[in-house]
Amino acid sequence: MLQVPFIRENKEKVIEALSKRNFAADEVINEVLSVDEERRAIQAELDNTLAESNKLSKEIGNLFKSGKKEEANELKEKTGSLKERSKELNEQLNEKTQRLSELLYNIPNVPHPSVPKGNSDEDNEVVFEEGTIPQLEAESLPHWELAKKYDIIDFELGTKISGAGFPVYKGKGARLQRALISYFLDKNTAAGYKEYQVPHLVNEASGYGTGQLPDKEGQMYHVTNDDLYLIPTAEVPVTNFFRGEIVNETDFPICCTAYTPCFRREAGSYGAHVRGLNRLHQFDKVEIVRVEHPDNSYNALNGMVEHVKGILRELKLPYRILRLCGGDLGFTSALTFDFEVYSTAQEKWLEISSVSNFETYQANRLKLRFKDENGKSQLAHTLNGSALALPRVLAGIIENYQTKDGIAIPEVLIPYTGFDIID
RNA sequence: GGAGAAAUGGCAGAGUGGUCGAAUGCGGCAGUCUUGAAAACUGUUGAGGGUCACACCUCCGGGGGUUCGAAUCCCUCUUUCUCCGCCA
Repeated sequence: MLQVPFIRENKEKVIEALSKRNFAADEVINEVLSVDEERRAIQAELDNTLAESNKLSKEIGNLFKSGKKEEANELKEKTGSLKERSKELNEQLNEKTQRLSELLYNIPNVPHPSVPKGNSDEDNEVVFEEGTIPQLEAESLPHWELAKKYDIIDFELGTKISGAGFPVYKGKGARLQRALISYFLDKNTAAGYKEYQVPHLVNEASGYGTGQLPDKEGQMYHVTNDDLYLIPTAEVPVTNFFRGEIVNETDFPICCTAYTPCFRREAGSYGAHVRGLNRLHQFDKVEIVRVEHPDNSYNALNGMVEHVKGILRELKLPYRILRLCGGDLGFTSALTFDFEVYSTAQEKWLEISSVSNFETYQANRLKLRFKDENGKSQLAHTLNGSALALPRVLAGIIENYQTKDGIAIPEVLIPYTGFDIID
């Protein structure tokens, strides 16, 4: 979340910047500032009240010690009203504090100056495009048809045991998926990201830490018996490693990668555009997460973009990079680049990676800080990106690599699959 | 799942009602010594709020309570350890 002192000092700029998201911040920002002011006034009075009663308590202690019992008892009576007052003030303080965080939790991150205005994904800005779109033969099929033809993904079977959006990968399909996971992890670790295996269920505090809660409450599967959430991305457990931590400046850059399944309820998004692998309740993803010095975070963001580019180049998939507009930008992100692979058979672009800088937004919730050269602690920057999301990469590969003889395997993957064609 | 023990600063570990934000050791930082380093010695070293800066306030796993006063007593939750049971 945003920091109150920052809002106080940059009020107009913050409102202006948030308007890029079509977020009318005027009212809520004013309330934040007034509630915070009230909060501080109450805090000051409470502090004074407590200071006074601390003083009295000490005096009483001394009086008892020196045997002046009566004087002590006299003083005791004086503490009653102070106690009452501080209780009152404490309640008021809690109220204000709670209101303040409620307000702050519901204000999205301030977009980076380079974020274009816009309402929807149609206003995203294409900043890069690479790779050649293959000329497919006339009878080329979308991946869900190919999946059936070669018996590599079984959507019906998944529906039977779980429901729609839970595919079963079979045979060479399962093997290709596993190959991709290994390949991605290898690429990431080679680039300096440390590999982790993490829990797939997280507690509420973790959900708040990275901003899934309360904003996307309905998007996560909630295991109510144990009050745990299935992770919608490895970002949640990995970034929360650092919740409440004060890291050393010399630890930067902190680079993590993890493969996990991701669970998303995707409530309300049904229809033709969710066919096949395009939108699932459970999918696999290899994620990269970085914790950075604020001065280096945009540099790091570029590095992550380059890293993902390198992977797509090796896979020889046609792709483009979009700079997300304000209207499409994630709640917690300051700047996001989406990667899309072109699916020739579907004649559309499929989002396969999203690389974002959250600046201090997550760090503030997480209380993730570092000691700067003056020994002062300040908030770090967090970033993350997919490298990569499996199903759509898989879809892109099988659609773009299809031939009349079968589906070819990208060369870099053959060492991982052990076969070079699905037929 | 049952029984018991525990949770204190970066770590280890004292502290059972006031003078405790907390002994001591290790680690970290700065200095003395040294050609340099090590050792030794000296000093320093938690976080948050608040202030121009002080003052002051809060924090000893979380929450609540008793008390003029709580790291210390009570309740509760969580976590860890030991034993038993079950089990991939």
